[in-house]
Amino acid sequence: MIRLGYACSNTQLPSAAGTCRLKNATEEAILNLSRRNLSALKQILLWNRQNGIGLYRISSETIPFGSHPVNRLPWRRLLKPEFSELGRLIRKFKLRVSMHPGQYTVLNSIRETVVAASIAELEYHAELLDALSPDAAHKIILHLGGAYGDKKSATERFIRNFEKLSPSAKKRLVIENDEKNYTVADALSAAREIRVPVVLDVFHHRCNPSLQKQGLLRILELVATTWQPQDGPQKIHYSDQKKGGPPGSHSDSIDAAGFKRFYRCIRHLPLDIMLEVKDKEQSVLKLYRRIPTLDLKNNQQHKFQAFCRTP
DNA sequence: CCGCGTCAAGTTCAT
DNA sequence: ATGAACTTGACGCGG
Repeated sequence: MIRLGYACSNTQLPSAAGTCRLKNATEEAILNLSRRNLSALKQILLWNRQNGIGLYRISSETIPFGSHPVNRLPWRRLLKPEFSELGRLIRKFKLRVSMHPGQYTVLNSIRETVVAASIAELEYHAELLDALSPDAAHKIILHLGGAYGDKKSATERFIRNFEKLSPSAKKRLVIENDEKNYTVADALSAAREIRVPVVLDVFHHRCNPSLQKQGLLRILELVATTWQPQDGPQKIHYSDQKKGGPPGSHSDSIDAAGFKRFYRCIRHLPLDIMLEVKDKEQSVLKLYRRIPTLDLKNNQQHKFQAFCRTP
């Protein structure tokens, strides 16, 4: 059973990532923006449900300056009704959500201030997901970080700093291979040490390959061993190279023919596939048209519900 | 009112 | 040394 999802925004609906400039970041502005973002998030999740989309990445900007000292709001308490309603929605419709901190979250930095800010950012992500659901299948996906010319000691630093995270952040953390520094093999060896799952980014893997004796299916199997029952179904990321763009940049839309070839190889697996493209939900709908069995509206929901843990 | 330069934050790589 | 690119738009100032 395959499910598709998209990241952070819907091209047809109001943004759920409204923010403001630091100099305007009063508590009132932050609270208003947070309310607006949670309301927009609700509309997106409802839209997803109506359109048979069970997977979605929540924007890191949902609570503006979520981990920044300027934000001293007890936002989780103030917005408890909103979070409860969203949580009910997610449970009722068996939706799966995730988050993906941006490039400034570098848990293995050589600078202590950067590590501290990264831990704060990860704790913010964990707290937001906790406010929605205690289910550990709602993940925080992170890259290993910088290489600093010495991946071995950089990875050791990542592992040391991971140990400083709260239980909630730890149970949600997943590491992803990247297009420059850390291959799938690198991510797997780090993940085995700290017992977290790995998200295989198929496109990054093509840019920055490893385990070249193994086919993609065998690599998916290897990565699958890092996912435990409480982690939910294995997740992967899928995107295409932007034509004429710099290597590693994401295309505007998913190439349906290419995806169809990929799908034929993996359709027997229980995978949640996050598409990373500019046109967001449009690519999901396009693939639903090309591959109707993917459309959850055409599917018996209980099939994939069996793979979802109920909290 | 609109367009486009800028935005909290880090790291890497090209020029 | 400087700046673009990567997750990504959206803010909001200046004309």
